[in-house]
Amino acid sequence: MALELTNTLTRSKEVFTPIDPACVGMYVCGPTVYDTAHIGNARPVVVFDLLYRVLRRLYPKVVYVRNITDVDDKIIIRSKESGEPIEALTERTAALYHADMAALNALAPDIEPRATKHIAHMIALIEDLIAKGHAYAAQGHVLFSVPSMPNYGKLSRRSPDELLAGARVEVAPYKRDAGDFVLWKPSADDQPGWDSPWGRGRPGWHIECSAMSKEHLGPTFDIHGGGLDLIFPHHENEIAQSSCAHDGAPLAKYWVHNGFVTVEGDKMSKSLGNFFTVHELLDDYPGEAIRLTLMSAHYRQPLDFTKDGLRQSKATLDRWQQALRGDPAPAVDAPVPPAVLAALEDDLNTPLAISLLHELAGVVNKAGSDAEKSAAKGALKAAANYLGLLLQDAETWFRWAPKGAAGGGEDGMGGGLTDADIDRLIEERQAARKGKNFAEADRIRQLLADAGVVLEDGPKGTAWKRG
RNA sequence: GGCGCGAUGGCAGAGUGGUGAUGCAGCGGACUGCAAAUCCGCGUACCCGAGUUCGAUUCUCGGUCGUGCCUCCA
Repeated sequence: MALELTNTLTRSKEVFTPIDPACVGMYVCGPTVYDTAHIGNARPVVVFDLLYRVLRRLYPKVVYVRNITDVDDKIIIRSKESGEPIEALTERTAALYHADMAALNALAPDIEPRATKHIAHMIALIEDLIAKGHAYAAQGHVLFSVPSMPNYGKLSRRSPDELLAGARVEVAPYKRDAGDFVLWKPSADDQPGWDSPWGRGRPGWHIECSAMSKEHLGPTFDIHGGGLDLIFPHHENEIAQSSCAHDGAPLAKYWVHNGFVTVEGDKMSKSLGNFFTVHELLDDYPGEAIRLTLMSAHYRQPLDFTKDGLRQSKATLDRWQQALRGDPAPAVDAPVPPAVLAALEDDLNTPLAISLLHELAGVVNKAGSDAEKSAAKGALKAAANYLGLLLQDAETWFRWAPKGAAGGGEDGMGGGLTDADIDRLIEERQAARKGKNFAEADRIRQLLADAGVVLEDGPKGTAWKRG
């Protein structure tokens, strides 16, 4: 079965045909590093990580580029507010971003270009646009001339006239046309800036992605991804810049956009105080639970992120790990079941893939012979691993405890019990059970339950888990 | 005002022109010293109206409700 993707350009699901099957290129808009990544930032990371995994399976080489925007007015403002130097702020935020996304089992992109390392490319691109009559300099700014591009608005399906009707921002006096957008702007002495033919300044946001994608993937590449909100103006402007600079060559063949995340039914906003950062969620939930939650709805649908949903995802992963736990071990090198491959290749249908994982877990639990069970476990593990899930072995998984639980026990979740404490109590309980002292056995079990440890008596002894 | 998206059982959430999504929750049973885990069984769910059709939750049109974007927010 072939990969199909919903292309925003055509608003329809299309069979993916690479420009060069020997090497597929994908560009995804990455973070502006001024603040900790929140759950909404994490969704495209997980979505395009899945697409990356699918592509890597289907094609011998995939180049996944995700930029880091480290020059931006939000960064300048944040630095001024906090007093932290810009470079320290961007380095610290980028490092945190990497750690958080790795915790979600997102593979690192092949190339992660930084805007500040591509200023020369941006300047060259802007000069090219000026030479071709698509941009003009005015009062230290350089602006893209929207009327110079006949197809402007094709991706977002808006005409420049319509855009003006809804414009909420006053038109700067140096703009020839109200829709024109900034490619380069002057920097004050206390703002980061680079020398350019138009004086000391810094790039506009859109030109950064055009320059970086060209540098690493060429003028035209296969897939460009990002959040739904980027369709206009960011991606529209990227298309305008790149295709005008490259004599009309399209920027990307397929445009893929993920839907937004709401929190407990509301749009995320700082004023509502419903802003979950990935970092703080990782204190209370394993990264995989966050990942699975983000996969629980189709990527183009809005996703309502709730604590209850997170708990359910954790419970689901527990169920799958439970199936994998114990003997016999999963068969090694088991293939990913074709139905799971097909679900992902059908426009990344992760909810369907998850339902298939549930069924695979059921097959494991119902397996009669050891050989059958081992094979079924192998299939479940292979499928889950393909989706970036169940990467830990079951014993490690069930020993996971929320932050602050293991040592302190102040919130009750770990009860301050170490693994050794737990093993000792289980032994004491086993002794009591052997002596038919069930009152004592139940007392110990309750003690452990109060500490967040659940016991499971089996034919081969007692297993335990936190949760 | 413009451009989109959505409406599926208590909840989450796929999908399909005619048969079961799946999970959670709930009920009953098996297993267990009791539990837990697991297994088995149990649900006349497809917003409203019209149309197309032998047949529509699925296609078309209209309506209602909800929701996103409209110059730098993933």
